[in-house]
Amino acid sequence: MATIYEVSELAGVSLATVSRVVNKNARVSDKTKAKVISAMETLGYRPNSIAQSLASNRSNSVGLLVSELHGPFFGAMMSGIESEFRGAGKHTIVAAGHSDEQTEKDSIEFLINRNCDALILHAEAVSDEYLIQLSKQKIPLTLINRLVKGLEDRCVCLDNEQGGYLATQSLIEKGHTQFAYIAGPLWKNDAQDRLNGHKRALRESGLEQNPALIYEGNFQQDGGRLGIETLHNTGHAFTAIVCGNDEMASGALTMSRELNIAVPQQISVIGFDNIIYADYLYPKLTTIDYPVQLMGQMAAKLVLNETYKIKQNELRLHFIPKLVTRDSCDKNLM
Amino acid sequence: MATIYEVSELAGVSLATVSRVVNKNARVSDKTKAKVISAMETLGYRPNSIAQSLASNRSNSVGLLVSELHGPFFGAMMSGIESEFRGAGKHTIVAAGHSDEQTEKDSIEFLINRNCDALILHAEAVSDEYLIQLSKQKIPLTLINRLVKGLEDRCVCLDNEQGGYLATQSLIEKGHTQFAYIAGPLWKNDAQDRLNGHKRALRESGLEQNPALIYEGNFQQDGGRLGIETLHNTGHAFTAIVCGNDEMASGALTMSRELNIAVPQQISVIGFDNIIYADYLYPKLTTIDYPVQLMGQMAAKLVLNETYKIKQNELRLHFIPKLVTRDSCDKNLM
DNA sequence: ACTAATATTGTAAGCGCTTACATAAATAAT
DNA sequence: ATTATTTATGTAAGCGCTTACAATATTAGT
Repeated sequence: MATIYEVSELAGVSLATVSRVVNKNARVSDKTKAKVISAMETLGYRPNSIAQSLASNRSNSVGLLVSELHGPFFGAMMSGIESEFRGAGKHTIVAAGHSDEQTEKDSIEFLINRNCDALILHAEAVSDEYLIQLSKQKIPLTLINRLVKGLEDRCVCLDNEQGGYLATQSLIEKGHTQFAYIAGPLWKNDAQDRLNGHKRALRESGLEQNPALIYEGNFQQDGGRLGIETLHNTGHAFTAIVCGNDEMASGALTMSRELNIAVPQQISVIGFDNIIYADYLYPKLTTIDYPVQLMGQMAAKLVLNETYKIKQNELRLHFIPKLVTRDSCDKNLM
Repeated sequence: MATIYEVSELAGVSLATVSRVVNKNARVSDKTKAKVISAMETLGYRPNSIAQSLASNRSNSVGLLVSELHGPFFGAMMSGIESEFRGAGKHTIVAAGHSDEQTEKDSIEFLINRNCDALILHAEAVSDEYLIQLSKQKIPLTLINRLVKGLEDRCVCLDNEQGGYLATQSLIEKGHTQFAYIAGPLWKNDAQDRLNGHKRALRESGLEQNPALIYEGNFQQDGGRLGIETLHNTGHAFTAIVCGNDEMASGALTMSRELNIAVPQQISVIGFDNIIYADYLYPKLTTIDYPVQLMGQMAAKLVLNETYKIKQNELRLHFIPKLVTRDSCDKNLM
């Protein structure tokens, strides 16, 4: 692989000049520029990005921490981020945190050691203090789906509380009064916020919240299955079930079928996230839209704008949850 | 951030010695080692991996090309790969190829320029010649889900033809004789292979293949929907439908329901891949297992073994498709 | 104790590039 | 034409690390 030195020799100019035409960051006369470009072409020259990074203290890569690499939610998020960065010639280095504090910290350190120019984090398990501490180091941070006090301008998020409220409210409007709730792990902010929104909706409508009808699941399909089973076995009546996310909702749908509970005729089920296959389920899942791909893009744009000084328009930090009506909630109970 | 130089000063040794204890690749007396380690700790020293890469001509990162970052198939694949590399302290740099020849080439070049030590490619659109050419350069290649002649020992793959055969055969055994097929894009090797397996199964059982009952879809849900609709409209009778992958199968399931075709009572549907949510669908999808996460892991192990000389046991290149029986195929038609 | 062999450490030359600064060439101002 | 500006190019010092090779210290052999 040809080096910048060989190019400079062939073109009959200095290293610095070649570097200038490569980086387009200083004036070079058209004549020399042409010579250099031609030399680069005949040698098939490609700058060594490691060397560039070392010399410029810029790695042109950004670290991305997600909880898991699989799953529809993170898939969409990564997709949004990677495409945005690719377009700008930046690299994405991913690491999984597995919702575990130590693993998240390890991953972050791993990314920092790799000299990432910026970090985009979907961090669930580390504390706010840790993140605030981290933000004081020189590496710029962007958080997704987490609002940390003091770091508000670095957080791309959706109002989960409002989403939870919206989901429940939409069912109240249809006449439901007896609710069950399958929550995500309540130590996770988003799971807690969604539940809080649910409770607020009930409160505002003067409905009673039965603590026995709250099940804490794991945000995965089997959590939904177990949830329905458990709630059903309590013997308490309910006509609507609000799920902390779509994956649990899909489990709820499956288990309802196994228990011969008709959805939406006997109970209505609503999810959260609007993951790609919400539409494949039977019945098609009514849910709250979480525009995670767009939010990933936005986080990437934020980084491009601030770290790489590539001006972006239409930056946005806050996203609004929206109801997506499909077939899993009955039309009118009254 | 402290440099190796500062560590060497504090420890009262040379740069080289510090480097030796960091890399554990040369003997250092216990006494000096202790001094160095203590100095590293008090300074909070972390080696700059960019500098390490430049000096050692090793980036400790491997490039991963996938078609998309989202979707259950690639999610599982990335998951397998990343976890394997993380455990070995290697970085994964991902790029999406979007099943487009030019994009795939761009992505590969992008990864090479980043000085990846090895490449793991799920390349669909580039030609065999291109890959063979690439394999002659110094960067080691591993291919997933593609068997290229001459590169057999670099290919981690599943016998798609056999899988297609197996799917169809399982239905023939149940007594089906009239088949429709919803294929993936036939320019893709795996889609073509699966279809070939299907045809072979028919041939071996002396069943006739009706070309009108082959629909070429896009490997996505709407492909399955359109497929069913189109096939249904041909007016030709069929009692079983074999799908090129699970996503299309899920679309087929949905559309069948909309057309009031009962699955599996009126037609049996079988998929391919056994993606995570095959089990969430209604009816639960019978399919062919594609152990893509394991295969990703295996590709990673191959790289660890050969590029990084970290010995691995249980290396395996070939994987066997297996039938996963659920509810979308009828038990016995006869 | 003295040499040979071996184990440990140090020296210094890069890896391929960027960039402050110095120099030279071209242009403008007088 | 002469000096002041501006523009284009070159020089060389790193960026933080690895690694031949050289030098020194230690141990073994006799």
